[in-house]
Amino acid sequence: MEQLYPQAATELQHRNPFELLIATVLSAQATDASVNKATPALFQRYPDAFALAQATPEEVEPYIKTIGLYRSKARNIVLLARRLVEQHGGEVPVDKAKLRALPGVGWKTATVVLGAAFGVPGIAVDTHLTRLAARLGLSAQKDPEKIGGDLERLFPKEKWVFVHHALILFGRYRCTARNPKCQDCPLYSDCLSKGAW
DNA sequence: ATCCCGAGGG
DNA sequence: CCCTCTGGAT
Repeated sequence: MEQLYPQAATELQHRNPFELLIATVLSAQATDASVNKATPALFQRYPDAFALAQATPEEVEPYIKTIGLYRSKARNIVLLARRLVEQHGGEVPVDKAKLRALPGVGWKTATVVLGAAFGVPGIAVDTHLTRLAARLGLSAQKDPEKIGGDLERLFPKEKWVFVHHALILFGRYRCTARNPKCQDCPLYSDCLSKGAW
């Protein structure tokens, strides 16, 4: 039987909100696996926001060399830590708007962190979900926040995490950007594109 | 060789 | 809206 989804989605493996936040920001343009690999040394050297806030981006760079975008990311996470110290007592705020206001934290990252660090359910919209929403006509706009809200309204809160994972995998491996596997697609009748990508 | 899990800036 | 950043996946 054909394997529907190649490798099981890896996950960020971190312990506290600070680590989760930093790891999530870092994972924007890298795989979870490479983030998990680079991160232990980083957090041993900079265990909390206070430690990281005192570092310079140049000092941090070596720790995340293997992660994409390391130059801007090194700067980003240092600025992020400084804002955490200055505005939130070194803690990660449990508030989507406050998270969203942090440098390097967009809507998707804020939603993921809230879920992973504090168990707050939410549907984090990435490019896969954006594409899926467009093809299924679930959301007229491309704004991730709008799409996330539409999706969340469509399903009961207890299902959000499941729905999120299912749709992400479906979008990534089946309803792909190019050459989507439309054969036997269970959503074909609801699709606005119908193979006309 | 080409594409891209996202954020910020133009 | 479009672009860039950049290592890694395909």
